[in-house]
Amino acid sequence: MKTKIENLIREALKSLDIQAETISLEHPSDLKMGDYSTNVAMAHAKTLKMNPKELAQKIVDEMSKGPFDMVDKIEVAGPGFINFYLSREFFTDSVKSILNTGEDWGKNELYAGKRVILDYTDPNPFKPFHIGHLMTNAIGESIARIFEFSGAETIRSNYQGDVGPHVAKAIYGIMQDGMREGTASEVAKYIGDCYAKGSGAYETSEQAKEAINTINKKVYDRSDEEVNKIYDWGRKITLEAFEDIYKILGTKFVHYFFESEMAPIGMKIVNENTPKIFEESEGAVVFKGEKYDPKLHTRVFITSAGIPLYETKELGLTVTKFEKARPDLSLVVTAVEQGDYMRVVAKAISLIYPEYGSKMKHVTHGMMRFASGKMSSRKGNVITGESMIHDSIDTVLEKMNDRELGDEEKRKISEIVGVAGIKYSILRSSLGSDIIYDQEKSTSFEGDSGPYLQYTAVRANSILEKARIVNIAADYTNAPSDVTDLEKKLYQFPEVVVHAYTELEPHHIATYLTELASQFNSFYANTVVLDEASEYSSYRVALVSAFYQTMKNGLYLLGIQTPEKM
RNA sequence: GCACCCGUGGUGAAAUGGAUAUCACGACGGUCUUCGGAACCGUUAUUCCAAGUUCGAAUCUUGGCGGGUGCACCA
Repeated sequence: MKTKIENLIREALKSLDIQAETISLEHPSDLKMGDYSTNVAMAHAKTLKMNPKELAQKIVDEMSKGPFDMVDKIEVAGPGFINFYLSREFFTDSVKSILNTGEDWGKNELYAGKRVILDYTDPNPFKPFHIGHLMTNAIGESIARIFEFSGAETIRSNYQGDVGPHVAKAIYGIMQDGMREGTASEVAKYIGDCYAKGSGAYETSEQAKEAINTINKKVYDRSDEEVNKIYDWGRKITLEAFEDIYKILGTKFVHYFFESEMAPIGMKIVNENTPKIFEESEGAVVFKGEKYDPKLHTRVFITSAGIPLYETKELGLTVTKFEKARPDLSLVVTAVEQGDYMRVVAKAISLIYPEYGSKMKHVTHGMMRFASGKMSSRKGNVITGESMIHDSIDTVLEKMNDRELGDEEKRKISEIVGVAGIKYSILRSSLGSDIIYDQEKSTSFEGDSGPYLQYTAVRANSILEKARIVNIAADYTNAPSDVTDLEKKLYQFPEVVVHAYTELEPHHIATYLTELASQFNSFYANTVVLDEASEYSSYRVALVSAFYQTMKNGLYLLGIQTPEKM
C-alpha cells in the first residue's frame, strides 16, 4: 500500500513538472489525521515559490483525477500536509492477509539469502551468570529473531572465558572448601561464591596471590592433577548451569567458542603480522590504533610475559567465526564498556583481513541498574542474572495463587511470564541508554510491561476459544462500515519490523505492541465480540484472531512466549 | 585531559527534520464486574542551557553544563 501511494504522489508530481527524489510518507501520530501523510508540498513549496497549502491542493487535485482504490479520501491539512484516509476495503483486506500468512505475518525479504552470525551473552565458566549477561542475551536474541524475520539465516554463537585469572581464583576458593554435590544451579552458585572468596584473597594476601598465579599457569599447561580435576568438574557444571538458564530464556546457540581455543589462533595471527601491523613496546606486543585513526588508542595484545590478552583472543575468535560460518555479517552484542576497545581490535582485523572489515558490526547497550534501595535479591544476596530470573518467576507464581490452574501449569506459565517481565524491561528502551530495573513494575502487569502484553493476548485467545464453542467462525466478508483504531494499528506491523531491523533497535517493536495492546483492550471494553444477534460477530472474531497473531509474532521478536492461559 | 554514549512531565520511556511532543507508572476522579477487572474512560504535568541551519528542531551544527563508560600489559 505504501508504494502504491508513493507512486500515486510521484505521478501527480510528474504531471505538475515537479522533480522529487524521495517521497517521505509516514503515519501521522494521531489516527484522526489519516493513515498516511506526506510532506512533499512543504518540501517543494519554497523552490517553486508557492504557498505550501496551495501546492498541496494542486497535488491533491491532480491525484483525484485518476482512479484509485482502497483510498477513501485525500485531504490537505495543517501547514500543507497531504493526508490519505484508507478505505474499509483496505482494512478488511489486511485482516484477511494476517490470517492467511499466520506465523509469517510481518516478515520481509530485506536480508534474504544472507547469513549472519550473532555473538551474544558470553558468560564465563566459574563465575556467576550476572545481570549484564541477562541483558545482552535478551537483546541478542531479539536481534537474531528480527534478522530471521528479515529473511536471514541466523547462527547464534556464544563466547566464553574458560581460562584466565578468574578461573584460578575460583579454583583457589574451591581448594579451600572442597568440591560439592547438587544440581548444576546450586553447584554453580557455590563456585561463584568460591570465586568471590578467591578474588578477595588475591587482593589481601600475598601468599594467596602467589598461589593463584601458580594455579593460573597450571590451568594453561595442565600439569597438576588436582587442578585438572577441579577445573574439568567446575567447567562442566557451570556450563550446564548456563544451559538451564538459556532454556528458560529461550535461546539455542549453535556454536560455543572458548577463550582457551581462541588464544593460540590469535597468537599465531599476531606473530605473523608483527612488525607489519603490531609492534613491540616495553616488552609487550601492541597495536597502535592512533596511527590509523586519532580516535583509536594503543592496546596491548600480548603481555611482556608472553600471555595473550583478550584482544588477541578476540582476533582469533573473529577469524574463526568467518572461517567456520562464512557469514555476510558478523554481529557482536556487548555492553558499551567494550565499545572503544572493540573499535581498536576491529581496525587491526580489517588491516589484516580487508574482506572482513565491512562485514563486522558491534552493537553496544547500556547497563542495568536498580531502582534505589533495591540492590539485593529477595533473599538478601547480591543479584545475579539467575537470581533475578527466579525472583521474577516466584513473584508471578504468588500472583497466580488464586487462578484455577494446576500446579504444574502454574509453574510453566509463571516461568514464561516471569521471563517476559525481565525481557520487556530490557527491550522497551533504546539500546544506548542504561535501564533501571524495578521488579515491582516489571511484574506489576499493568500497562507497559511484558505480562500486560501477554495478558492481553490471553484475553484474545480466550475469546477465540469461546468462539469455537458457540460456533462462530472467523470470516471477513461482512465487516461493519466503521473502521476501529485497532485495525488502523494492525496493518502497520510489518513496517515496524522493518524499522526495528534497519536500526537494529528492538524497542520499536516493544513500543508498538504496547500501543497495539492498548487499542485491543479499548476495543474489548467497547465491543461485544460474540454477540449472536450481531451480523458482525464473524468479522470481529477474525479481527480478534488477527490481533492475537500479530501480538504473538511481535512477542516472538522480543524473545517472549505467548501463554494460552495465565 | 582526550574519546564514546546519554540528557524529554514527580518517575521510567517513545518520537525516519513535521501538525496540539506520545505511552506507561504515580496522583486524583469515574466505569461496577457482560467474551477473563491483571481491564477500560477522564484529569494532571515534560524536550539541560545558549547561539546557528531550516518553511519547520526533542531530533542537525557549534559552544557550554550535567551523568555514564573507556583510555598499556583485567575480561
